[in-house]
Amino acid sequence: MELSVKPITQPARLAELAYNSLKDFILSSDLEQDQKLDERALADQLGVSRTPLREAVHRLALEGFVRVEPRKGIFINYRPKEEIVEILYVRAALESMAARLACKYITPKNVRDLRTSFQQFDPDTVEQHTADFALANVVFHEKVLDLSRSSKLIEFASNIRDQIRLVRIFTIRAGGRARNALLEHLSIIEALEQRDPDLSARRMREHILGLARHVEEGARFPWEKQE
Amino acid sequence: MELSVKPITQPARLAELAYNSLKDFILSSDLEQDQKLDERALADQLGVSRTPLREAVHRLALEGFVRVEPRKGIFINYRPKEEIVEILYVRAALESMAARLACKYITPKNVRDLRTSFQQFDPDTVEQHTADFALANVVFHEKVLDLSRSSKLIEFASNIRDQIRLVRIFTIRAGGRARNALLEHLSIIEALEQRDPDLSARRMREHILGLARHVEEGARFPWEKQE
DNA sequence: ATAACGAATCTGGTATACCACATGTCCAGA
DNA sequence: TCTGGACATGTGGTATACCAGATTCGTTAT
Repeated sequence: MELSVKPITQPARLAELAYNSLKDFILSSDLEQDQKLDERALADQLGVSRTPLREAVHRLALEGFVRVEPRKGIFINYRPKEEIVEILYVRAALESMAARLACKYITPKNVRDLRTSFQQFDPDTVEQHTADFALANVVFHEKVLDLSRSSKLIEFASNIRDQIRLVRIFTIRAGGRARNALLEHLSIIEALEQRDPDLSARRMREHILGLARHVEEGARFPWEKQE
Repeated sequence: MELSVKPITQPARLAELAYNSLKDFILSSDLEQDQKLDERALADQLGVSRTPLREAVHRLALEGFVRVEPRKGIFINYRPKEEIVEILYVRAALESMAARLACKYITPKNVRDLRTSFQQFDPDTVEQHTADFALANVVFHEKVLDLSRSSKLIEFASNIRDQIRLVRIFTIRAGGRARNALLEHLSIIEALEQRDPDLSARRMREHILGLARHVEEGARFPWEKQE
């Protein structure tokens, strides 16, 4: 028999670790818009030199989490409402394509899986379990993406999802949205079950655009100035 | 009157310049898959030190143009056919959403503009002018994206477009594709003129998915091994 | 008291030296 | 001739020193 040798996992680079730490830090802390960071201070705190830290920061800058202004500073870049809406448009585009593709591959077992995630919720009481529901939400969208079997689609979508991670929590909580979201999810699952690409895509698109509309019209985010 | 003061162009960073140079280099040269690059040599050629060059390289790595293997080297990362097809799926998703949004804003003048770009072409003779047509092609897709007025959509789409810049040339050239593309473009313009979001989106999607199918089935790329 | 100047300082950008690991080469021993 | 291993070399990763623009704040001249 052949020996199954370990695939060898190459040692992580400090830049990679710094990137993850920084990202977690930015997403978990509720800092103010335009909070200023400092290369040297961050490098010290993380115990690395500026070089790997800079790589991490620039990556975060490309992804839009921070803004680097030469000789000024590094600033956390929370997104104004308008940008969040635009990001949701992109999500709508990607995920409705995912739903369309998913119809080609989805199996009855997949459908059952999707349904079970939501069995514990009821439209009339879901508003009281927003935390659990928000999680089920994320999982649902991820599952649909996986069913598309398109790694590029998955890659782009998850990239975008991070960028508005904070948003999800607040939008779900906002009045009435959870009930609608639950019903919409169930109707998307139905469309997938029927393997109807156009219908699935449309429902997914409308679901996310509905969220966008919700954000546009009413949602308040903690990092925006209260009026 | 007010003086039109210079917008102040902040001095370009070497890293930025290096990024552009490198990207052009990679896209313009028909190098072999897995061609090896070298940080120090590149830095010398560009006349900068390794630091800004590394930033450029890592950015290219994030975008998938190159692959960095620690202590091995930097490798040009041409994409296998399957990946190109997947990228086209993402493009289809983004641009069909753009077409949908464009319907909200498009004016008769916009429609005329779009049409003029293609006036010089005829379905029966377009195969003889593939170079010009390819350019008109790019411009068309860009214009539709602009009409969507969604900067995020534009940003993501142009990001993706670069990644398959080479593909366009070869796919257009491949037999029969130009004629179809021209007809499809014209029908997309019609749908936009009618301001029909669903129809516009569908035609744009089918147009790009058709290209994907074309790539999947027949197209050969110079960097793939001939069989 | 106020405004203008300038030095000290802060900050990201850049250059460079050094490190550790991977690979290639060459020689010694079987 | 073939095998191993030591050493030289190549490579990206990291740390650090220095640069120049931007900012801050105190001093000075009016």
